[in-house]
Amino acid sequence: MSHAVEPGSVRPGGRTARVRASVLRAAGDVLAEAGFTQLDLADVARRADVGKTTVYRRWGTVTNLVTDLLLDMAEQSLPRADTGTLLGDLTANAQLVQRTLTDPRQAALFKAIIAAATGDTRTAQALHRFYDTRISEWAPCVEQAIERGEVPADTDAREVIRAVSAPLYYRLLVTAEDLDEATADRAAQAAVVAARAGAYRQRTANAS
Amino acid sequence: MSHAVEPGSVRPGGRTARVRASVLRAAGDVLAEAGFTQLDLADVARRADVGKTTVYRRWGTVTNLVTDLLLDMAEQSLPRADTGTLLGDLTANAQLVQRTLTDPRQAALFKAIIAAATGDTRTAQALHRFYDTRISEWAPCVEQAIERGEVPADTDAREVIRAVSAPLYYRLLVTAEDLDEATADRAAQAAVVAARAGAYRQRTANAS
DNA sequence: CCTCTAACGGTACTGTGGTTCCGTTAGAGT
DNA sequence: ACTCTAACGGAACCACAGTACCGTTAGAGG
Repeated sequence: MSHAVEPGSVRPGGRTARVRASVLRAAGDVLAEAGFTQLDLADVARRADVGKTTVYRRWGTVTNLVTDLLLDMAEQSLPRADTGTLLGDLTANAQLVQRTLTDPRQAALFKAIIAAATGDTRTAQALHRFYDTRISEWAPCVEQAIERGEVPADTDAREVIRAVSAPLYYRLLVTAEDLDEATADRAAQAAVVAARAGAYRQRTANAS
Repeated sequence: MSHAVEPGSVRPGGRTARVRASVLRAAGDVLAEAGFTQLDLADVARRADVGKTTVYRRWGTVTNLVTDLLLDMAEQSLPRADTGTLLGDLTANAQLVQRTLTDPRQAALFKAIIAAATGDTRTAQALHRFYDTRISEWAPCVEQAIERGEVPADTDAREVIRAVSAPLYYRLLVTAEDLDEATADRAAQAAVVAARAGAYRQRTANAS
């Protein structure tokens, strides 16, 4: 097991960082233009003006590259809203997600990652962690709503946030129906109504 | 343009049908065991006791094979429920979907198809048609609920059905959270509550 | 400024996914 | 039953994604 260390981890500055940035940018380009299946490491290397060997050494597989792309994106997180009402906050969240999934570049990336996660455990973990932190960032909206008495006290905050995203991702991946602002608003509205009615109460408290 | 005809379409009976069945079964096996990325046509041919050439001639790519698998599955459609209440019907639907996505074989197939559809237009079309018919089968539940006065008259029936599935698929593909009966019940419950509150009214009538 | 080596990158190589060729098998029509 | 050919299947073949090798470049530390 002479697995040594990952290339790029010992000297992460200077040239190494430039190469990484250049490769990730090129990979994003290919993804947006041609999609996941067309992503070929040699091609990425060419576009990034980087040696093919380097790309294979540092990423090795398409899946790893896509995962790294996700981690890179995870760093720029957008702050949650605080509009004073649950509907306002969730609408802001829904629209943020909607805009993300409508942007060609980001949509392609998310599709690629989700497709890759389907068949690779490590990618799946990265994906779950990504959404875990995103959901944690927005959950306080629901907690505030609980304090304001808008929804039952035992509401599962994270589940409400997921309920907002679910229909949007469903459209992106499964249905390919229009994904516009109205859809986002509707998703937020439905989540609020359901939450008020107690549909997202903690399971443990829900033993009939 | 000597595209002739698709092999298997002129003489669809007898041996041809046997080969198709055998290959699809083998493909399903691989999918369930090892996932989409491991699906290699030569391997499928070996397992199906069929010539590698045959598989390449008739399907050509992994994507085509997976699409064919979906079409094959689309033929056995399950009838919708009719329990007398919207909640009852949607719960039945949610549990049906939940059971499907929990079954290892079917879950793997759906993941594979959705992943493939991500990067291939033809597969995407097949996928959309599949869900289109499924949704059409269940939409009457909502229409009956409209007649009973359970939900507003201008409720978008198909959107309600989609709302039931969305959180389940979201879990399957994005979140990997538990996907049990309680989740299904909750999805149905949330959809009903939101529908009653008018969250799924037709857009055209919703111009503020 | 000099050294040391992590990381890069060109070239040559290899294994395998996919194709081509052509002979064989077995349904469908008469 | 006999014929005709769609469809199958083995084997040789090929292109190219992925690997191995090794010399070169450029950050980091003294």
